[in-house]
Parts: sequence; C-alpha cells; structure tokens
Amino acid sequence: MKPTIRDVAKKANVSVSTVSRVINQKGYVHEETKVLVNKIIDELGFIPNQLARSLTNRSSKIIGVIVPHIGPSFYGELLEGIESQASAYGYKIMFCHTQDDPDRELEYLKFFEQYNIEGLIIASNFSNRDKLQELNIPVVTVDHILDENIPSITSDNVKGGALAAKKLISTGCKTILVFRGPSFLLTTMERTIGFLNELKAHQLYADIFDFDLISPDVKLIEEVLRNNPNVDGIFAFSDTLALTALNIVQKLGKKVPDDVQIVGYDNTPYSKWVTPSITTIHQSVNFMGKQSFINLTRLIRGVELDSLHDIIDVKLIERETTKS
Amino acid sequence: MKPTIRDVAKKANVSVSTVSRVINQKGYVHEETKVLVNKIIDELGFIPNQLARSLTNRSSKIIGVIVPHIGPSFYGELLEGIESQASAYGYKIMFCHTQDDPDRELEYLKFFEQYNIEGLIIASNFSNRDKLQELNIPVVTVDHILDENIPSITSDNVKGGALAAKKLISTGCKTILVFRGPSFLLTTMERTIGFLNELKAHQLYADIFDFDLISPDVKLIEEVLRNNPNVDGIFAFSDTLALTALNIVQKLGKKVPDDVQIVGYDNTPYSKWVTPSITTIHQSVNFMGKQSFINLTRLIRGVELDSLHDIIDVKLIERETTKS
DNA sequence: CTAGATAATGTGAGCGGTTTCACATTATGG
DNA sequence: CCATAATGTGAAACCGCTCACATTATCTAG
Repeated sequence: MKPTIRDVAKKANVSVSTVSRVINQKGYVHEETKVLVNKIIDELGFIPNQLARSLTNRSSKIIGVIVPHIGPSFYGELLEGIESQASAYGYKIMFCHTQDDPDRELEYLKFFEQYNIEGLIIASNFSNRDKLQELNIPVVTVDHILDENIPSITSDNVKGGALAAKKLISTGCKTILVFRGPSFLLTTMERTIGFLNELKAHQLYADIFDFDLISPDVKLIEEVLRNNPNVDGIFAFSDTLALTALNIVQKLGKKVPDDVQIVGYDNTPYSKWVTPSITTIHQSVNFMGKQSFINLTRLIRGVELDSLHDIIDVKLIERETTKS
Repeated sequence: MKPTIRDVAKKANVSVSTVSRVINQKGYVHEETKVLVNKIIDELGFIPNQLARSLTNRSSKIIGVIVPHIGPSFYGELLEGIESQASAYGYKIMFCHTQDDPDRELEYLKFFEQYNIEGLIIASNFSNRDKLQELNIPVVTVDHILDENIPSITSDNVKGGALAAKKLISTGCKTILVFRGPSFLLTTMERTIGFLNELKAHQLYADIFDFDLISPDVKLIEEVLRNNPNVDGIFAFSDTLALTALNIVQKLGKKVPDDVQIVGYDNTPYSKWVTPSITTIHQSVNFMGKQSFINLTRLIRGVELDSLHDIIDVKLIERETTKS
C-alpha cells in the first residue's frame, strides 16, 4: 500500500498538518522538524496524492487539450510544444482528438469537467461555444479564433498568404490557382484574403478550389489541372496538398518550377526532402503550443494578457518549386 | 457552483447513498425513485466528480502514455489509436514525451503516480525498468519489448526486414546497403536480422550503417553513397531516411529504381506522394495503439491475456522506388 | 517578571463521492 | 401465520489531503 500523509505524520511523530505544511512550504515549520519530515518522506517514498489535493484545492494541475487529429505533423508539433511547457510548470495534460465531430467534443468536455481541469486549449474548429461558457474555466484557442473574447494564438495567415503571392508574382506567374482548405476554417479565409489582396494590387486574379488538406481528392486535383492548362502558379494550403499537386503537375508533363511554380504551407519535415523540394510557408507551431500554454496559465492565475489575440509571425522558405 | 451529489439528494428528497446507487447502478433502488433521481440529475446537469470517486475507488480512469516524441507520424498515429480506444472505454489518457531522456521518464512516472493512474503504455525505449516495478500497476509496451514479463505489442519487424530483402533480391539487387536506426532499438535489431537472414539464404550480404531515423545526417549519407558507387539496393528503416537517401542518390546522378532500388519503412502519408513514390513496409500503427489499450484494460481488470507478446503483421507496399 | 507578539504544532471540519451497516418494509414458503 | 429472505433506504465512516482556527512554546520588551 502506498504511504499516506498520515503514515508520514505518525512515523515523524508530528501531526498531519505539519507534514502538509512541509510539503506545501506554507506556514511555520521548525527547521529541524522540516528536515525530519523530509527524511521520513524520503524513506517512505511518500508521494502526495494529487487527486486528494485537487479535491480540496480545486486545482487539479491538469489542463485539457482538444485537437481535431494527432497524426498530421502540425498537431504533433503543437502537442509537443504544449506538453513540454506544461510539464515544466508541473502541469499534466489530458488530450483528445475530436475528428471534427461536435458530439465527441461535447463528450470530452464532460470528461474534462469530471477531472476539474484548470484550463483548456482548443486547437480544433470548435462548435459548442455555449457549452464552453458553462464550463467556466479559462480557455485559449490555437490556430483558430472562436470568439472575440476568447484569447487566441494564431499564426499570421494573412501574411502567409501575402508572402506566397509576392513570391509567385515576383517570379512572373500570371495564371494562378489557389488550392485551399475547407472554407469554414478561419485559416483558410485569412490566407485567401492575404493572397488575393496581394494579387489584386498587381491586377492579378486567381481561381480558388477547396480541398481536404490532409488527404486531398487526387482525381479532383487532376481534373482542375486539366481544365487549367495555362496555370503557371499554385498556392496550396498544406504541403501535403502541394506535394500531391506537384505530383500531378509533373504527370501531366509540366516542369516544376519552369512551367508551374508551387508554394505549399506548413514546412513539414519532408517538404525539404522531396524532389523538387517544396517552397513553403513556415509556421512556428511548437512555439504556438508553448505560447498557448503560457497564456493559459496566466489566465488561470488571473493575470492580464499582454494581448488577447497573439499573432505569430510566419516566413517563406524558398526551395525548388519556385524560381529564384 | 457545480452541483454535487448532495444537491441532487436534497432536491430529490432522498439520501446521498441512494443517489450514489442510482449513478453506479449498484444495490437496490426502487424504480420510481431511480427515475426521479435521474430526472433531477438531468435538471441540475450534475456530473459526478471523478476526482472524488477516484479517491475512494482507487480507480482514476486515467492511463499514462509515454512516447519519445509526438511529431513523427508513427507516434501521432499510435496516440490516435490509443486515445480513440481509451475514450470509448471511458478512460482518459495523460501523456508525455520523454525525448529519450531517462530523467524525464522518472519525473513523469512520479507525475503519473500522483494521479493514481491505472495503467501505463510505454512506447519509448524505457530505461528505468526497476522504477516501473515499484509503481505496481499494469504496464504494456508498444513497439518495444522491455522485459519478458511485461506484455508488449510490436509489429513483426523480422518479417518487415525479410519482406524488404525478398523484394530487393527478387528484383536483382546484388550490392545492398542497410540504412538502419540506432542499434540500441529492438526494432532496429529485429529488422536487421530479418533482412540479413533472407540475404544470407541467397548468398548475399549487406553493409550496415546506423542513422537517426527522424533527422538523419545528410552528409554522412552522401559520404556512404559515394564510398559505395556500386550500390543497387538500399533498405532504409524509415521513410524519412529513404526519402533523404533517394534524394542524394538522384543528386549523385543515379536513376531510381533503374540503378538503385530503395525500400523504406512506415508507409508515411507522404511516401505515396513523392516522386518516385516510395516502396515501403507498412505497419498498422493505429491498430497497435488500439490493441495496446485493450490489453492494458485486460490487465487492469485482471483478465489473462491471450498472448503476452502480440506481434502485428506488416506488409510490403510496392511503389516506384523498386522494380516490379 | 509578565504581557503580548511570534513561532510551531495540533484539531477537526470539509472537499465530493462510495460503501458498510443497520433498519424498515415487503415477499415467499413451510 | 410466523420465520426467513429479498428489497429499499439512510446515517455515518472513510478516501487522502488542505485549511481555518485553537493551542502551546518561545521570545522580546517594558
């Protein structure tokens, strides 16, 4: 049986509260007894039961994290960022992946509630906004903005779009296609705006097509490309999509970047290794994860945030799918 | 304030214990009162506090998961598998990534202990075997075998190696290189054995080089390839490694698969989309995750496992980096 | 030398549940 | 018809810990 605080108290010949004080470094404790108690704690291998603590404290040292998927490297990196920061602060994270299913979201919220989580980081396109209110705990969203009043960390998608546009324009593209994600995503819309604005400034225009960013419909891409034989520039909203497009473009007998230039998004690890390597927009995902946790702990402690909506800079990584 | 069981009891005009019986469907409770209590529970939106329950039950409904990283799609998929299964069983998972640091492992074990986790899934190459014993909870390892007595789920790495060898042999490779992972990994050794055995059966031999599977040393690969100008077959232990090698091989002016054939490992999403697409060994990672959770819950319930060490089948996915 | 401040420790009531036990009521059967 | 079993309910102890408050020991100053 695991030793409890009482076991420690008994063996040290002090009261439970004294042991508690030692553990929590609160209140007065004589130096000698402190040493003694710590020695006994060590001997017994006593580890305070966090569940019991949480019960009295209402502070579980647990935060919840909701992501739509885990597989794609974006979310993997995000989780890594959050987790490493969390563990440094003594927090544990409970996470779930919703697969964009609102029902699962709800279910998970209940789960979290049961464990008195102290805060919630949401990286999915969350649908149950009102339920969130009921929970009455600090919430931070990442990669999305759910509500004006809910703090968020997003990357500068408008700039991302603009950077891609500038690159394609400066290298002479005239007939440009945008292979973007589903239009209900904020990221999709922002990148689109950034991109189109930049084009417009140069009297250019682009046709837009919506795809699944994770496993795009190959046939559809091919069809689009066949229908647009004059295309000389593509802005794809994920490297996966860029890679798939790249593949098909080549299959249709065009040279990249000579005939068609492509800019992807995410700077996934493999984008560097494929041939030709993919020019892409880099987001500091790990940093976004860390930052979201930091902001969340601020909210938990009741500290004002510097800015409600943090926007993380992005940059263009030039590689071989664009001309120089 | 969240409603407690006492609030429910008061409003329903019954005792707390009755409410508890209703919730847990234990012991006798009159049908009518059951209906009434359930109605009130619903009205109040009462959700039993899992922390409090855990305290009496010693069953936290939490399991711990330890992975070395999260980013690589292998672990992402694994986590997805575990998590989806866990949530279906009403379990939550707490996870951490150790980055192969034994100290972090220890730290996390303490964390987990504080939360009375019911079981542990380890997918990292765990170093603190003895500490594990002390924890005294069910443990399952995935992708590794830590100990004869600790149940494991691994994929059939020997077969994976053999499949790769068969493929390369059957398509005429004579001068073969193995680009494997670090030799301290079980997976590395098993694949090596499977591969070499198959070669030996055909009086063939391969030179072996150890690399980091996630971010391999590019210069080193290039050096190896320059030193082995006659190579006509490469077995790489990850798709990342395969892709990197592919890249360099082409840079050195060789054709894939005409001059050099390459077999990768993992069947990562992008392996299908690169040009040429990568022939690779597919592991059912998601399934491994699910299975590991299922086995773990068996152990938690004290049910005997069908087999202590489950081995999941692998298969060869033929693509364009090998001849047909 | 004693009052009052300060340091050190103990007591006991929760936190929100579960569970044992005792008791009351109703059903079964010889 | 009364003994015995099955059913339904509540009171209270307990899970392991924290915290407000009470108590005692020590110190300092007048």
